[in-house]
Amino acid sequence: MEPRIIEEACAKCKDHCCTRCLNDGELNIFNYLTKEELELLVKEKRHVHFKAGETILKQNTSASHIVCIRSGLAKIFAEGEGDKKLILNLVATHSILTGGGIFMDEIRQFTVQAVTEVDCCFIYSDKIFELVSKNSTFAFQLLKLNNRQNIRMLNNLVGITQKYMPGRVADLLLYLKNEIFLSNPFDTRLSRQELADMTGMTMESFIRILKEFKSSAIIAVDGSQIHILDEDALIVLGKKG
Amino acid sequence: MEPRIIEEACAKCKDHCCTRCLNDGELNIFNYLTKEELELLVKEKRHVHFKAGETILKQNTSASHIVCIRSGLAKIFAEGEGDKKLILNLVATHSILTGGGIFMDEIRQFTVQAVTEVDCCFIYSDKIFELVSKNSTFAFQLLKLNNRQNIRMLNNLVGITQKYMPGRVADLLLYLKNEIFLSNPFDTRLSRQELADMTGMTMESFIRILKEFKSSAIIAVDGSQIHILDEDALIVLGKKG
DNA sequence: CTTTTAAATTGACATTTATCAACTAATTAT
DNA sequence: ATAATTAGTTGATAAATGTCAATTTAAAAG
Repeated sequence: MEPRIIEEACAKCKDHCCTRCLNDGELNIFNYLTKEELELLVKEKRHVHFKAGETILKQNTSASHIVCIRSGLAKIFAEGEGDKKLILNLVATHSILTGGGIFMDEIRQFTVQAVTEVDCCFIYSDKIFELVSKNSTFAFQLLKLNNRQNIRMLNNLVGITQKYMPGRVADLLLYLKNEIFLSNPFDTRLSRQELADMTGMTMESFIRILKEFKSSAIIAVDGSQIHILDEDALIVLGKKG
Repeated sequence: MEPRIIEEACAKCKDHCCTRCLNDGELNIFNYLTKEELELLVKEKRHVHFKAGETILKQNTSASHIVCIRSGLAKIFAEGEGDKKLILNLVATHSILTGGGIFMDEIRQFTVQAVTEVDCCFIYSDKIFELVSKNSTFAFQLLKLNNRQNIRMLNNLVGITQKYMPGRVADLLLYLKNEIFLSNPFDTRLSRQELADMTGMTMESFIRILKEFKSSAIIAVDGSQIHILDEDALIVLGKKG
């Protein structure tokens, strides 16, 4: 289960691959670095490849790195007492993983695990700290990124505490379609257990809600592939909780 | 319900009262400003007084200010559909309210309401942005502060989703004693409804758990005052969920 | 000090959700 | 290909939690 570290720099490095580590150009914090600063980052980064199922970052270990996902899908989850997990987020190609203790007590607050094969870059936090000092625009953008993660978590928290299961499943399906996979029949590659862990319910309960949605012709399901047939119905379900 | 704005600068301003806007000296982001920077901040800030129950910041309005609590107790909560509230945090004397959209879409993600009388200072976000640009240490500390808030929210999220009601109430009581009121019989000044809103359960359920704790001699309750008699028992309850 | 109003408490009951066990389908290993 | 293992599904049931209504207590207003 040990990640295989590829020592040689990735082919794209010279091409500033980190510049593309976020979908939305405007949101990419690395856009705000000068060429020299980017070189500094790129020079010392490590390119690491993970197989599906491998742990990329482990909760309660020291948070010494920031990770850029270059390709693949990973899940971020908080591990609770006794096997309990809460999947907070999925991260796909061009995501940047900061937060979760990097700036605080240096202890990671969550685990990140590869869902598919994952190609990513590890960058020392120290480098980031250095850039925060040097480049105020970068610091500001990092604050923004942090804030965005905060907001997503807040909405999650509110949804899970205030909504019944159908509303939560509806929200999850909309989130998967509109924010993660960006296509309509989409293949989650996630097990039912993992999907359930994103909504804070048991697998059995999740399956039952999914079944209801199927028989109401709101969705079609084939294995880990989900097709949303009636998005409006999901929106209504999400609204009313 | 309109806040009464006291135009004249507060008596302590000349004395850099903002320097004391956080309990823990080490955690106070204003410690990292130079005298000149602090002057800039203090000069244009507004001192505002709120009566108990008044709204200090309102969810979904523009996030144009950062607020320092100088005295009193306030609650931060997210408003859901139809009266549903989730109290995320209490803030007491010397807290700084950033986050919740200040650096992002400029829309507040939560409401802040005075529980007791609250004396606070409003500072334009622009001033903060200016300082982030000028002073990288300050930027770094602000990132830390943000991160700390994130972590607290994450723990909250995990607790509420993975624990049964007794565990959640136990966690809440420990939180109130050890992180907010810092004394043992402590007077929450919060209604049962508000306490319930901190744990994501109904008032009736909350009262029942409290009653159980009382009859097990884990706590003693007198109105809004709570006395923790057996902290270890609460820790065990919180652990096992 | 009484009246009025709001908050806290309790009980009965309905609903939601989890747990457990059985079973089927799919995947992996032999 | 077949056996063994894992993931997915279903049903029955129990436990947790919410809802509603009634009652008590406390607080505010007159």
